[in-house]
Amino acid sequence: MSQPTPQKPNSEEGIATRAQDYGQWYLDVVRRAQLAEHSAVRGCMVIRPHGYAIWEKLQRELDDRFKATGHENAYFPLFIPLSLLAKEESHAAGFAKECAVVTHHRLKSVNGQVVVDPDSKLEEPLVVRPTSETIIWEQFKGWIQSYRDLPILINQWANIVRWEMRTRLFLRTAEFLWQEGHTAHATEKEAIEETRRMLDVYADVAENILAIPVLKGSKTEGERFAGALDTLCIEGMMQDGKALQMGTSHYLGQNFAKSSGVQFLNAEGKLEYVYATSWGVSTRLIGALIMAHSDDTGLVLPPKLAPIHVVLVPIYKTDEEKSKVLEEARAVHAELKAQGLSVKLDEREGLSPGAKYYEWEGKGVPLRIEVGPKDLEKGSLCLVKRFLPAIPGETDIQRRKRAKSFVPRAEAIAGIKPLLDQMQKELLEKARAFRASRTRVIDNLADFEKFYKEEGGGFAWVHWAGDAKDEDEMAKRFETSIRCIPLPEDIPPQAQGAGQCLLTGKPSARRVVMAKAY
RNA sequence: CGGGGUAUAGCUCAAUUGGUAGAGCGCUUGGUUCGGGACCAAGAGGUUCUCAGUUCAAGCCUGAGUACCCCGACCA
Repeated sequence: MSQPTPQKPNSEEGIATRAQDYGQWYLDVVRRAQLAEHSAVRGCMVIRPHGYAIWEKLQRELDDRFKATGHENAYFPLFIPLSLLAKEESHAAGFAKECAVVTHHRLKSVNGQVVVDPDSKLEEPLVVRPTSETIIWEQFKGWIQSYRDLPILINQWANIVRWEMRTRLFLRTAEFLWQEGHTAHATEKEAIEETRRMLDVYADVAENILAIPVLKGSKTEGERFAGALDTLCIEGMMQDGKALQMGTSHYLGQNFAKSSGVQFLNAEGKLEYVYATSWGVSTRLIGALIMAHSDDTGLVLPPKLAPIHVVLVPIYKTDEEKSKVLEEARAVHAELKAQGLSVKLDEREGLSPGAKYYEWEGKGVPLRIEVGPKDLEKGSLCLVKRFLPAIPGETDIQRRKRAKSFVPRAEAIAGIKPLLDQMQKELLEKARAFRASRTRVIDNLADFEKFYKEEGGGFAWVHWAGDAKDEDEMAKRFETSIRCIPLPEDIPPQAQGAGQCLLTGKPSARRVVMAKAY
């Protein structure tokens, strides 16, 4: 099994000072942390065990919340008959350019070559699901007759295929893992509430688990999900100031009920079409995690998503020291495990402690405990935090020194859990502070241009009354797009009130958030 | 699908005018090390993307194909 050679990071320069290398930096982190790699299959990604362990923790957090809001998991087919996908016209048109299509079902051997058997052509092509609305609504038809059958609250964990031209590990791959919720309701009000409820679930996970603050809002018509009446989204800011869409929740109205013919008898005995929602997040969240928090040493993980909370590195010279140090390290290991923490004792021979430090830091382990002769003498443990809030002008070596502390043994062991909780909060605060530093309320194009061309850019709160063409013009001139029309609760005081459209000067009732985006 | 580029060891890349296939890192073994990426020695590892052509001779030149990367179009 081939392993890429880890490269030493160029740690003298910060990430912010080399935004143009951001893509390379991102790939380095993914590689150093051994999260994922490109596969031999075009556009597809292999998620390695460490990356998958993080995904599993994230899955668990999401799934618990889905269950708590009354949803149940189910599974639907990978293949969607072409005619079925085509039923909802705008939906089909939206995904038309990125579908993988199965046309045959058999191979045969010709002169020692395995080829597709032309005789096995399918009567109707099967589309590998780019999303599952159509096939799920086809099934809902049989489940729904009366208002008593509603609501139906279903979630599916699955892989889907969107044949993207350009791919990037976690952020955009031809095949990806996600969860898609699909719900059916008797009333518009209920469905709209559900759309909001799940957006709030996503925002909760983003902020409290991933430690990434997000903006909640609506997409403009052009960015809306194909087939939806309203698309709500959460948008996070990455360390290069670009926005990343981290989750979406769609109000689908009666579109899919109508195209699939799903009607129910309401309490008054009248036949009515069902109201629908769908919502999803994907392994892209792992990409968000990397881009929001990591540094030049590698991955930085919020403790709640860390597959390993604490790594123990023993330090010794002689055989005698070795046996004593290992004995102590194993004792500490056992005590921490008894607290329910996930702990790794790195007993590997032939690697210097420094090499081990780099390896585990690269993988994002939040805390390291070094156990050496000095600690045995003093009855202490050396506690090292993976992440510290930055002090401007501080060098790498100074920061490392600050991250280390020799703590009395009992105090250290009792303090791990509170420390992890504190680090989780610090990480969110750091991300919040960063976002605030890269957010502006802007009222004219000159300031807007300056923000993106000179100040690094970020989120711009601007008045907007333009149409799709005007949005295109902004994209051409500044590479920015409207990330969302924020929900009223997310609008800061200084961005409230009416004004004039940034581009057209037309009257505008509210501001939107513009940014460069992934 | 349009424009540009690349393809050589596990990884990053050299190879003079067409003339014996190389380095660093990683890997294996042995020894000395070990509180921030240790050192020494030995070793394993190659269909130079594929196919065809030119030539005494091709990693290098020509043609076709394939894959990947960058810029567009598309995008959770």
